[in-house]
Amino acid sequence: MRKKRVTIKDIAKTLGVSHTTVSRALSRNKSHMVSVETRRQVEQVAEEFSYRPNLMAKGFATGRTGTLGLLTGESYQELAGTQIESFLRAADERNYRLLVGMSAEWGASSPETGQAAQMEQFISSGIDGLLVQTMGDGGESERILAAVDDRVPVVTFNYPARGFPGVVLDYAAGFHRATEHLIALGHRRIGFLGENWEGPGHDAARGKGYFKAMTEHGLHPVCLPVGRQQTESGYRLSREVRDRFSALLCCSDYTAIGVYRGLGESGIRVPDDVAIVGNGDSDISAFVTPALTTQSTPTRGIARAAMELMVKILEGREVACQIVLASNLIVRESCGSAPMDPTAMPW
Amino acid sequence: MRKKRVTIKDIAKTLGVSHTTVSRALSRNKSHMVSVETRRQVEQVAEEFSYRPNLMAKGFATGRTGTLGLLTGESYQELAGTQIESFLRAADERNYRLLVGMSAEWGASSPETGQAAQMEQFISSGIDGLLVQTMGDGGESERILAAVDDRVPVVTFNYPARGFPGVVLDYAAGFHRATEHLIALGHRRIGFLGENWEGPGHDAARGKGYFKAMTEHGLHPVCLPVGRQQTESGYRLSREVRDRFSALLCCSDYTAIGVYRGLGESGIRVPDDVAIVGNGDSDISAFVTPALTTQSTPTRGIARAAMELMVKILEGREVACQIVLASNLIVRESCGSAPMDPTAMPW
DNA sequence: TTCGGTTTTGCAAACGTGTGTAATACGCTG
DNA sequence: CAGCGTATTACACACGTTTGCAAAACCGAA
Repeated sequence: MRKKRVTIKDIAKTLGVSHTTVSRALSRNKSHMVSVETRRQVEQVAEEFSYRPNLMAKGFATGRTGTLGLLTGESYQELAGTQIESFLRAADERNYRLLVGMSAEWGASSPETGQAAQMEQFISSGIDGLLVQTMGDGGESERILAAVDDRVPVVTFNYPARGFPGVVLDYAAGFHRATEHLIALGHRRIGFLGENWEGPGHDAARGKGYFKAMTEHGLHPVCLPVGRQQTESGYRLSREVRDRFSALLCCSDYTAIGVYRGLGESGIRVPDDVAIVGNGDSDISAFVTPALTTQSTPTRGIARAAMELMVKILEGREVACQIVLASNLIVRESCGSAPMDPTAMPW
Repeated sequence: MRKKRVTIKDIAKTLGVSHTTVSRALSRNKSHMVSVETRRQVEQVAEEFSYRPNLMAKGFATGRTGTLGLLTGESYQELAGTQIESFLRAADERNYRLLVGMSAEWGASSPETGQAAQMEQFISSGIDGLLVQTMGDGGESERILAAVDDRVPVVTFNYPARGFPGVVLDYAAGFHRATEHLIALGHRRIGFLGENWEGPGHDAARGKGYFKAMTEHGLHPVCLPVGRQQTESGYRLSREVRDRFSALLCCSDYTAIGVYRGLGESGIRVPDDVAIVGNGDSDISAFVTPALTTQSTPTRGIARAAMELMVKILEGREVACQIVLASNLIVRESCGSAPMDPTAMPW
């Protein structure tokens, strides 16, 4: 048997005033004043009854719910987890609640349908704004536009989406720099391990940076396509290619872990025979052997920036902008250069 | 400029019927019939106007929102991520939405306050039920009870919480078995690396299983306390203890990764000099070198079971029960026994 | 035609809160 | 004491949907 909730009417009744007065006393409304004495009494009774406002009703009346929708992509290893965590933190700091969804294959039917359905549901349940993780494939802007239909402000993060404000990560620049780092170390046969090569897709921006650096130096770019199971893919691919490359650039630290194992089983040593670069700067990257050179993804920075942008937009202080965050190269042991060797830096 | 939403009144107006009829036509209400023709027309117009029900208003009228609150603990590595993902999947399958929160240090002030505040907020925003990850410390039941105050059904997961239905994992049994596995392999000096030793706390149940197995065999249990940064803690601790132990039992695979590194730097080999057991069966555990013997945590199983339990309770088909899930020992290379060696099995 | 019964529809209230407008009370000035 | 301005409070409606109750429409039978 559930308890009946305490409403402002209950408070009003015990005090012999109208519920309007209670509402104003509690919300500290500017335009209408409430006498100090009344407010004191209201607050006392509210405390006594342990009154909790019905946020649904409040949202219903004001059109603002204090809830944002967060739509992330499918989880690759721990990425989605820390990403979600970062958003939860950022939302908490600003006193917003987060309705979270993952748009992926399991949804209603196709990915697009699933994602669209999620957005519909979120909007229907009265979110104030929608945070969408973009994956960089072509039609996202249109899909978002079709689903949201301007009913709620949208902020994207990860990849740019035409027509929407967002926080984007310059993956291409990061991989360009990482590739140049390897080239500066003398590597010529450098392979790229990523999910998607060229065209729109998940690791495409990374691939483009790699591609650019390679062709700029007259080198031949090669992509080894990684599947969903990143670690296992890295393992499998590295066993196939063995020593065809002198360096491998991985789109994920977890892929690199698999590569370590695969090469090790073939008797190929890292970094002596093959140099490895990862991506993501996960907590373990510094502690694997050899310690992994990787690129940091400012997960928390993305979340904070996206939340801040969203809040600005909700408050009308910003209309549209793209915030570009950079990733940093963290040089450790897996490339063979002494971490502090300045000649190995790409500039 | 945001669009005005389409409501059932708009549909009613264009059709010249009352909004009541529209509501009934769309909700396929049993007790009140709507003529086939009327329904057809309503559905057509609804489609035409691309009508979307206002779930807030619906919830407001019915008292059911179709939204559940999920309160997880702080993220340790990827655990929270995959856990949240599993819940999102399970919720999606049952057409529920998930309001997600992480109860942790950063909250309002103390952890308890933060968690309580989250629960309050969730309940205020009209969730149908609350899924709470328990950490196994003593006062949780009371804290949950105080915050929720019987206003909404609760299902806990992870550790048992007195008075609440839930899905619990038998960590103690898992670590008991893992310890016996090591003992069967001939180890006597076995150390335990976990966050909290004895008393209530995060890894306490695991520690208890270890403790029991050790004392049953007349061996001396030793705990090495791990901090928040699991990998780094494992690294640090393993450098301190060096070869004082012949086997180390880690509460997390990520701790084990750190241990690998720390021992390696001291020239201590795994598994030849020291055997390692991890926990969690993370995706990388099979691909580190040597491949890590670990214990699987049925993350998806927990989520599915908890969701199912919650739905049953909401539908009145279940009152209270605790579902106990077991963890499995996955033997790989890091203990030195040939994985398929039957003599190393604890039974 | 009238009646009883069934099917279909509409009215009005309810959920809890916010807010514009009107009313009341209060205090001050002349 | 009248008049006025201001501080405080109340009334009533809005938000979008569901639902109990009553009314209307329809059908077949007497």
